[in-house]
Amino acid sequence: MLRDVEIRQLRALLAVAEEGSFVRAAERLGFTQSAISQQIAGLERAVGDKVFDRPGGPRRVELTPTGALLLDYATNLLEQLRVAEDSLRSLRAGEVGRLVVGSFQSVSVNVLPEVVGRMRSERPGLTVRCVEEDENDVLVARLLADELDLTFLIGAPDDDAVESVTILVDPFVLVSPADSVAPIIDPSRLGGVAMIGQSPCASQLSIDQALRELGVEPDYVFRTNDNAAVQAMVRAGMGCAILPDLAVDRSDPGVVVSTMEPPIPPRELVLARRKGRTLAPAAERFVELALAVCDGLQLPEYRPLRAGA
Amino acid sequence: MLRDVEIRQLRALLAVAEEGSFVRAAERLGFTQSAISQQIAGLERAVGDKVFDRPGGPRRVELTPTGALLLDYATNLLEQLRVAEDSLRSLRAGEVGRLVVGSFQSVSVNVLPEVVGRMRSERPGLTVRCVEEDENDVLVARLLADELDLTFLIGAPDDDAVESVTILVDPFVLVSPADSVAPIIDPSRLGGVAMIGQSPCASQLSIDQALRELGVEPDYVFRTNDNAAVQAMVRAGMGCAILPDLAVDRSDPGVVVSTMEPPIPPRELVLARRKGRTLAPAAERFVELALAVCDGLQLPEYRPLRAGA
DNA sequence: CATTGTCATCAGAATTGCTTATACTCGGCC
DNA sequence: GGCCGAGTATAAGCAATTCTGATGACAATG
Repeated sequence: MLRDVEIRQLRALLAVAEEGSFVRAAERLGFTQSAISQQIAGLERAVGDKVFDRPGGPRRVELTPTGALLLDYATNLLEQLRVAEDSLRSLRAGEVGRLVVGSFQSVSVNVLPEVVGRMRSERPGLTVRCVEEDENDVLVARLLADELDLTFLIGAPDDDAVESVTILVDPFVLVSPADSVAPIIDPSRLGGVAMIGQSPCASQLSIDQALRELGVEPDYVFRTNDNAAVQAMVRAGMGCAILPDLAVDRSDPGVVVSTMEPPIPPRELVLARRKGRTLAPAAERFVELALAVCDGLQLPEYRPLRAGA
Repeated sequence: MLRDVEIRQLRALLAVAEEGSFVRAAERLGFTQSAISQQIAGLERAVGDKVFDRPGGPRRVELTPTGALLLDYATNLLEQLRVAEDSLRSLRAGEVGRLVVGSFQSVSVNVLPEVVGRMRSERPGLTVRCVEEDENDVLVARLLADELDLTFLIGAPDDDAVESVTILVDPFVLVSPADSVAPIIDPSRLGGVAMIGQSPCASQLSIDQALRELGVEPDYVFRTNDNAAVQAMVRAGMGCAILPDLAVDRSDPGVVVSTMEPPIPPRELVLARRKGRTLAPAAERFVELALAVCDGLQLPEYRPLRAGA
């Protein structure tokens, strides 16, 4: 039945119907008249009915009712193909396509807006959705569940179904009150100093571990997960804090920011994707832009940074 | 590019996407795994991009963004084909299809309603349009212009691009006032009798010619094209009329209807179609029904008719 | 580390689909 | 009325496609 109609035959149907002649249809499509004749014959075999009345002689061939009905669908169908082709082009140009990115607080504040902004100005038609989660593992899980195309993470994950590129190395810095006598630079001197910390999360744990390896048992007088709150506590003189550089508001005159010597192993911001999964061109472009944006962050602010404030 | 994708490949795309496996898709479609592999490869060649990520091992193959986009269109497209198949079935069952029928007054009154009524009760979804024209030639012209699928005509036309079947032989009868002394039966006795006639049209001309061949010069005291008006004139005693039997209202007690001996050559009602043009099944059915309805008309009302009233 | 389940690839056979050449059909014209 | 011109159908041959079946490569699993 109709299940073995070929697209070629529908194109022939259209051409013949419009030209009213097998010969002219053949010319239009770049075939022989014979080929068209066979294609239409094949179509009629598949359909089970004549699609053209062939009056013979120099008169136009005309659609039968069956042919007219079929042509209606064929036209639609061929148009769909053309539309599909356009969509494909758009997709390839990165103008279109799902793009859901996982993120977390510090990235959402410092990196994402710039990257998304550039994406949107490059490709006005594209929508980028961001999903924020505080737990690295949750982000990885959602990536693996195909809910995310890409996700920012802290540190490259173990999971070898995931591939990641390092976007940014975010060093830990020491944040002290602006009126403190002398900003501490050597973290091993933090023993006994009052500190503000985060609740036990990935970066907090790695800070604590690093301090202990230096022989320091940190003394947290307050904990919160909100970076701005941590900084406010420091400004109020309640103690010092060790924060990832990205999380610090350097425009705050109430605090002094200093790099540490020896440094605490910095956290790495990575952008992860499912291994072996093809990404839409728009997503690939997102990775490039993220790299570019972070390069921009590192140069003006990290390198020249020698002593605090 | 996309212009040489095959429907077969789209079916493979759909099956593989749903099954998540080339092997199972092959089973579903009744092919070898190898065939599916090649079909997808062909599709990817045509599209210019991978449509599936093949993770290897026992894991599902997954659509790439390109593949997902394509699948969207493919699903639509295949659905369209299914719908087209249904429409074809409907067409074949005569449930659907354009059906425009040409007609004229007496047929519109006496034959059409019954035929259309039966069509509509057999095929509730079908709409039949009727076009009324008084001139035979106009009907033929519109048939040839493809504005009509079928048309009733008076007499088989010369035009050999038209084919016709006789539906009904409609004899001319003489209509006289009910109070007339004795109904005339022999038309050759109509010389000098006051008559009501139609304006010169096909049947009027053939009546006049027949009368003249009988040596009678008809004396028309009034002419109108409205059959009811003719009959009213007769009822009023203004004269007699020769009318096609179909045009007479036999329930009128004010007139007497008589067959003529010798008869005036009767007009033939035919149903005409373009020669060599395939009709929709619904139209074919229309012809059958018209024949059946007219058979019904002839038996109970013509045969028993011997003398007027 | 072998086993299992998967997809890709290869080679050969069957089929399909094109072209060329020819037959057939119809209308128009002398 | 019998040709001719314009049109489609059909036949034969050949090239390309597309199957199948066998084999290879690869990843996960126990």
